[in-house]
Amino acid sequence: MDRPRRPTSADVAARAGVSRSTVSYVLSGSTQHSFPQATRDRVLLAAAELGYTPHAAARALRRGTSGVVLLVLADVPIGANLGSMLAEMTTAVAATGRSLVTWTGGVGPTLRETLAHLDPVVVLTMAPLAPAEADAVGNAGIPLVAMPYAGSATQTVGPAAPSRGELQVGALQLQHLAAHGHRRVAVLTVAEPRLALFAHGRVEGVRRAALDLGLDQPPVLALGEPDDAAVEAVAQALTGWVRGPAPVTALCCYNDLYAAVALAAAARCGLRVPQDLSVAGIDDDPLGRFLAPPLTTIRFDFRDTARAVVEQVAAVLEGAPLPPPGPSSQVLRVVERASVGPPPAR
Amino acid sequence: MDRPRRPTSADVAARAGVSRSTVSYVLSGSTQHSFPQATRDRVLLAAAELGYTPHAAARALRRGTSGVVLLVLADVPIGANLGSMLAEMTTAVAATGRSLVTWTGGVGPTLRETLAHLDPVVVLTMAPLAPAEADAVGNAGIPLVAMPYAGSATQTVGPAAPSRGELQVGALQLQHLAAHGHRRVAVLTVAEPRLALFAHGRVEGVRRAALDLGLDQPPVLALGEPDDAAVEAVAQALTGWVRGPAPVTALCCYNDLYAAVALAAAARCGLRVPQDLSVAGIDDDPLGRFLAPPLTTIRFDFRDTARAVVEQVAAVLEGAPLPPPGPSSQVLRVVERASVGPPPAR
DNA sequence: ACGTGTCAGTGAATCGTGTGACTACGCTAG
DNA sequence: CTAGCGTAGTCACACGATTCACTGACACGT
Repeated sequence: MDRPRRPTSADVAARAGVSRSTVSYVLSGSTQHSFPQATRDRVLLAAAELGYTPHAAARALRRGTSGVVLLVLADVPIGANLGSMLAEMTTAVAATGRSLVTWTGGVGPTLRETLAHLDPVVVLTMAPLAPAEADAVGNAGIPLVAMPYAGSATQTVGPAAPSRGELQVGALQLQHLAAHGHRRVAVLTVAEPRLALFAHGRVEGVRRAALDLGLDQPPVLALGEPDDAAVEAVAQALTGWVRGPAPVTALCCYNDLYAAVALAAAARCGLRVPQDLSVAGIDDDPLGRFLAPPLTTIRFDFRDTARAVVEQVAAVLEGAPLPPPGPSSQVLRVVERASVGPPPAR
Repeated sequence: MDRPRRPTSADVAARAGVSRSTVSYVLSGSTQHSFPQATRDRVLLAAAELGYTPHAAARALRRGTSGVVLLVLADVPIGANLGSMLAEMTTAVAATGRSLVTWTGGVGPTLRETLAHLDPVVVLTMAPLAPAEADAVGNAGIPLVAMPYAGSATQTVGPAAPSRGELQVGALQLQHLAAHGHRRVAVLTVAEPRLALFAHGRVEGVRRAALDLGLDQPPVLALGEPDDAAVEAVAQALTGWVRGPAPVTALCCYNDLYAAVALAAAARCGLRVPQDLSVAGIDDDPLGRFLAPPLTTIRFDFRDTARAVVEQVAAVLEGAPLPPPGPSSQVLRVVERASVGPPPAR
């Protein structure tokens, strides 16, 4: 059951009555050589008739570059805004004559295999890579570029090195609440191991910002699956937190989903949002604005980043050695809605 | 500014004091040749010391296959469940010694370019491809496999050929409402051109199911951006629909986001959900269960599909000619929550 | 007639790997 | 002595596109 062999440039040459060199020159539109229109037409016609497509591997071998840009994504859901950044980056990369594809690594399969298959000219990464994976990229002689959000392309030490973006988003969340007058907040985070790195970074960002502002270190509650049991758990924690002499007046949530859990829990406790309790999310999930009350959140404005990243990629390929991770602050933006207000007067 | 050249098998050979062939045989673990342990060790050591990685393009050229599986995604946000399917498929494909990468096409860049860069062994597609793109795949001699959801791999005619999955999901939505006793429903869809194919399929699914069940054809409202204006528009339409002798008692929404818009609009009109109006979404957005009331929705259970698709890919590569699109019905599941109930008694 | 220049096009090397065909050698059985 | 065999390893080609260096042929000016 053999597929009919795909046509090669030799087939085109034979059909057009010219040499392979001529085919190559004509099809690549080289300005080095000029061919009379008649010859050019013969070649183009033959190529079209045969449905000739140059063999990618052969071309890559000869040229020395594959033209593939590989974006490594963490094994996490891709939200709407990340999705549109992806589309934007794809077009931007395409404009440089290269192709962007993404690999959703996860834990099981090794990045090494994929590198061997693709031979990308550069690897982009959204989150810091594990040392073994970063080594794989380095050994293959492939430049590794971190998205501004990631901060650094590889984990420096252990699993506990959060990316810059995570730290900043946590800090921004707390700063926004502090600006509204909150002095005592709590953190709602997630326990799932897959998300540990993200979660830890965000919590750590809140902690450090609290430290900087001279606030108490916030109590932290880690949740499992976001289900009814989680709502119950949060409700229970809330009743404890809002009692006592120094009650918690605001909640930093891991993302908008967990903020929704918090809203449900607050409703169950009879706490009004934001009068009794302010709630801040992260991610600007499109659904957030239709919650009751509409959710104040922090948005990653990835789209602005896309162009910058692509430029960085181009620069690296020109030979620029190590571009410093660009400023990522402008990427984050507080989206103010009704779920955050001033703390209750005492 | 030239990067240090990456080591080739010739470098390894020189370092180990053997020929290139020996290096190749040893590293590929061929059983054709047997080499004494000492030689084998020398080669392996040299390769390790140099950090040798075989050149992907050269290998692909020689082998005649790149080992890359390309998944073409539509330019739409990737939800949580689609994301986990992606991870699952990646591992499953990796287990067959190939690599799965995804390309988020969108409108601008051509798939053709990417095919030329990657030379995939097979192209998977989530939604039917435009004829031009399908041709590009076919001309390159690459088998094209449709995910069960897509139904067929290429649009048959015009932009108006919805995929099977879309039709089914719309039908399922209406059937569920009909099972609850609703006789007159309305449809809330989306006007964005990017989503036109999806939107049209879902609406069409609802329409045909209504026809089959002998119900009236539902009125349709197409919304722009899901914002406050959209809420207003829906509220206005609702007041019209629920008046009169045969009032609308349920809403089929394009997805959970638009269902949330509907909930907000219903609240504004003073309509209670589900007592006065039932609302059904699509996608099982994780946030849906935390809306008030929790949203009844339809879930694409992609994870069950992953293995099946990968098996299909393997089959195609073995030479099986054209696998019929598998049954996709089990992929869809109604998730019953509180936003759908019986219609109000008249 | 000669040097120079341009046009139209070709030959052959090159990229790095994988592998079937082959050699060189030592040993043993007949 | 030699045919036969197993071991240890090498040679050289193939994969397909690209591109440098080159050849004829012709035109032009002196």
